[in-house]
Amino acid sequence: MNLFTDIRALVIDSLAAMQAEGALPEGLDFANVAVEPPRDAAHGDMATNAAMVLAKPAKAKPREIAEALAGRLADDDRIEIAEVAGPGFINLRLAPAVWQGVIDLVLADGAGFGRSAMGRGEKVNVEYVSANPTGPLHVGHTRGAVFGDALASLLDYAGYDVTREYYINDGGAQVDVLARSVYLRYLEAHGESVAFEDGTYPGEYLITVGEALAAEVGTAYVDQPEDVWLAEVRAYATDKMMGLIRDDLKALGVEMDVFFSEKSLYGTGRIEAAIEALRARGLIYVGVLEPPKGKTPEDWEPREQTLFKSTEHGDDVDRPIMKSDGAWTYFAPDIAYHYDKIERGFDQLIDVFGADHGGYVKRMKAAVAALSDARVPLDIKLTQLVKLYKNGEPFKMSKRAGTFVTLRDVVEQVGPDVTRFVMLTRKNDAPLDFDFDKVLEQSRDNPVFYVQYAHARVCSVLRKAAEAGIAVDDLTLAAADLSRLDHEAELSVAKKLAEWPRLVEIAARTHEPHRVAFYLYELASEFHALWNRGNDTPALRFVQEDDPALSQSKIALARAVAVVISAGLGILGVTPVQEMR
RNA sequence: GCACCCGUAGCUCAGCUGGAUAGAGCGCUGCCCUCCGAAGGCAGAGGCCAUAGGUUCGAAUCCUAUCGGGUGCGCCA
Repeated sequence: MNLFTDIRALVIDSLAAMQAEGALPEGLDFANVAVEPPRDAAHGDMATNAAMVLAKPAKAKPREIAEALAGRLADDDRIEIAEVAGPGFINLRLAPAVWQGVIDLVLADGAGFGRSAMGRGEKVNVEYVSANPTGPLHVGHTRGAVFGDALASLLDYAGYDVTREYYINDGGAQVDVLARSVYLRYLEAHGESVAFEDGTYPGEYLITVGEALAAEVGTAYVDQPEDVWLAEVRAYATDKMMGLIRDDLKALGVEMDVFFSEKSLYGTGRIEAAIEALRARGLIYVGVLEPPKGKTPEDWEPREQTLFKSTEHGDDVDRPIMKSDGAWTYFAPDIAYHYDKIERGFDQLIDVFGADHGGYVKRMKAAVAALSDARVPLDIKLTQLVKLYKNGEPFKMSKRAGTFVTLRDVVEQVGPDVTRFVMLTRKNDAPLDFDFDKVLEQSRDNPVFYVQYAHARVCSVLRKAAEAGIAVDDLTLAAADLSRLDHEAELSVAKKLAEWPRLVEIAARTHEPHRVAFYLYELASEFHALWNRGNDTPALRFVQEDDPALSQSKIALARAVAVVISAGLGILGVTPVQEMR
């Protein structure tokens, strides 16, 4: 249910009726007719631009169409006032019963209120995190993880069939580096003193891995050349690292459906198959690239390479898929991986990358467009950097100084709920300040707290009412007489609740879960405002000791707020609290 | 040099497929607790939506150029 689409349907029906009577010409396109909440609440509850959009094609004056349309709309029971304003807007004020009905719906549908059929069960693949399996996840990964996970939940809520996926980069040179680093720790475990040169990972997190390896294989690899142990150690180490990463993700509350191994693409003909698919479309050729302008690498020399004609699908230059030594570039397995996703039958692909991979977007889109013959859209969401602060002071990270902040550090210090919510209080492409102290502060400028506080207050009212002997179970509340909820402050909250289904669809369509966080903040704000009105106006308090039936009506509204907050937090992966402590 | 992202109140940021007088928090000024949780609420001040053109009934939003900030740019993933 979405009140705005309901009313839009009413507008369209009315327009059709006007056509039937000859008041409007046939053949008009109603696609741009919108019903939206007005910016200024003084204009009413909803506004439609129908008259202005149709004026030109209908060859009529906007205000004339508006007058006729407004008259019809006013005949509907749901519409209390329909008036023409400005250049031809029709402002609508809806009957209180409509808003009271929203509360009924929330209580009847529970967490299902706001669920949408928009996605029509389409299969969507959301790939996120996909960090190299060479160490623990850091703060940057955390934002990607939270964003991707919330987006996946949001799309699920909007009616898509969502797969959460992680691409393991276990096929490239960096896992060899990992293997060598672990090997050094392994030697160390056997009492040798080792030096970590450039090109190895000196992180202490590998010490236990080296020790475990030593315990497992004894001295079998000591004093052996690399080709004896490299493959074994690599497999062992990546396995351990993925275990670590899974644990990190779990601590954040992120669970993937699929972990896809890059390595599984090698030696199985799958990369070759993907490249062949491109070749069949005439997009593979051997050629020489121009040096990038303005910044020619010092060791530049023209070189013949196997190239993907990505410019055919919007890229700026064609991209190499094979190195001069005949090995694949990193791009080749990525193409094969996305080809695999297409072949698994996804209707839509979404990749969540860090902003430092921005230069990679066009070529990836080009590859997917080519391989799916432009059938499968790929949206790539970039998450910007997270700047860490402590007490307002920038928190410098340095791997060497050991002040390298991991996902686990963050989650252990502030908890998964706060971490997730705060990470979603910015648009994905805006940088984010994360202050370890401020996010735990309990004040209005901390949105996590503010939203949780609203939920806790509802729970508090429910407890209070129960103590006063008023039945407040969901069945009783759902049956409450809501017609007495007629105060403007109460209806205002109900109106905000009515926006929820619409908000979900907008957020899902734009792939922007931060909108959910902002909405929850607004809803909480409405609720806090109503709550405080009770200080001055006792009639607005939720518990009316001498009138249990009226109390139940008012508490039904409060309960509806909690239901929606709970549903919204659920999408963000945050647990609503019963009380603050 | 080129590509992508960003530029909105003193600060941090929202702003819906283009809609009416551009919003919120912080900070600043003044109010509200014998009363369901004041960890809250109400009111006020504060704006050339970077700049200049264009598209149209209508632009913070779309297009072009310029300025400023970030990221990236063949044999690393």
